[in-house]
Amino acid sequence: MKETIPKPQDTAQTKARGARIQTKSQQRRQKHKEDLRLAILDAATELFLENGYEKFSLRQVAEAVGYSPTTIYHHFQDKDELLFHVSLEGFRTFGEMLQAAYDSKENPLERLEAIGDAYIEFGLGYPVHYRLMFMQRPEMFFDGNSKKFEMPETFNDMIDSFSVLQKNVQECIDAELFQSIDSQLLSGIIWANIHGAVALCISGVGVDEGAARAINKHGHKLLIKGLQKTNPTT
Amino acid sequence: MKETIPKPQDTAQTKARGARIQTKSQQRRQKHKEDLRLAILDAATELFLENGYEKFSLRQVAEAVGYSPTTIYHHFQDKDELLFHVSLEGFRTFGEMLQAAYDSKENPLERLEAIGDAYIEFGLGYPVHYRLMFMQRPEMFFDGNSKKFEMPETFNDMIDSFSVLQKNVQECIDAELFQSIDSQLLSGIIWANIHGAVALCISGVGVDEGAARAINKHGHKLLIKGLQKTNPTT
DNA sequence: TTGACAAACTTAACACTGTTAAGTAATATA
DNA sequence: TATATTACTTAACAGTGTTAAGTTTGTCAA
Repeated sequence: MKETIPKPQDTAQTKARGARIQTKSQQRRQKHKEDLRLAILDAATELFLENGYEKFSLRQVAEAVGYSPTTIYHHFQDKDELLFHVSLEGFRTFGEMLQAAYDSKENPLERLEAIGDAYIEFGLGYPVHYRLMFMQRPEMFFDGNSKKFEMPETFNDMIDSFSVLQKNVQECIDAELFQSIDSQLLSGIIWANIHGAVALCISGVGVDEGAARAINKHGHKLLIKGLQKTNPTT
Repeated sequence: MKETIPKPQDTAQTKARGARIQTKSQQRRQKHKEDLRLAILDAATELFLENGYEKFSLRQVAEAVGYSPTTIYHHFQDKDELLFHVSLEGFRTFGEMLQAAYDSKENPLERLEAIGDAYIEFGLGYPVHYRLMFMQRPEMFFDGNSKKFEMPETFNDMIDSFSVLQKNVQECIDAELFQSIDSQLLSGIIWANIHGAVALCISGVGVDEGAARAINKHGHKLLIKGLQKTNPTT
């Protein structure tokens, strides 16, 4: 479990003599570097999911992959960046789930519900990720003013996926399905309802998964009903 | 700023000779202990509000009150208990605000809105406290299974105040103001809406205070509208 | 094959953290 | 004044993230 990635000297002892291929040597070096980076990410992910954010430790990650703590600093500039990339994969699936929900329905109203359901499913299915992003270290992901490390392109793609909710709300409004209301505001209201359900559940304040789903479902229903036009326009 | 509470030897050096009053000696001793406890709490509160949960340090508290770190362990069993009591005072005002909101109106529907507004005001006004309780260390306050230290009576009083929302929702339902809906579920929906608004704001994901208040206000309005009976009963 | 160079990796240390055990100083009681 | 108790400190332990300096290793050219 420890010696997943063989250290450089191990691979060299056997192959060093026949050093004919020059261009591929640095390729192999780089591949090893990438492999190690992935191994670090894997071990870190496992420890993160197992112990959560509070008990997540760089040194433990290092020990898990069988390297000294300082080695990690050659692949990630600090603990936060490692943690960021660990959670990145989780949020990629978040984005995919939202996008899939958007694509799953044609009707904007049904889509809105599907997106909400997908959101809930991610929150309840990946509570450690969700807690990190929205409860424990949100400034790591949002709050652009203090970004210590650069965001990879995949992250921005992800953020785009998050905006499917706003996009869909706008589409509902454009289709004149609702009474007159600001699009941004309505997005916020729906987001608050969904995030509230997830957050109250995964923070363990007494709302179980069933209740969270029910809050989402019926809260959504009530909101939609409240958005209905009372008297036909024009 | 450091020598707020004089240490025992300082008070004794002057008064020790005339040790006539026996019963008051331990009284004075106990008073000093309580004073120190309060001084610790004060310093801890200041540091907590200043640095937040992540950077809150026992040793810094000790230095601030001018005692060694171990002294704190004579007044609080560990860092968590100190933090708990630091936040307790904040949440006392939370409970009072909710109770005051409940008392401020006669009409259950107006009360519901008042409670929501009070909740928002606390969340936005005491973000460090709110974050600790609902986002960073909720298990310290809820999640009865793993209570390491005992809760003081004042805490239980506080928790009672939190239930004014549930109580008021029940009253609305009893007054047949809404369509048929489970009281627990509706409480959850309203709570999710309010908590969602607060949480999205104070976690810095892009919802400012004005938006949070708007989400609460209009979200509440939509929910109430959605709860209206469509056709008169009986 | 050998030597130089750069990359990879480790050791040692720093400055912190919470927490405990053991010992000292101060006070209250007899 | 002696004794017990309480208050408090010192020293240490086992951790943490992070940095500087040094060593090992792999690569490439002479």
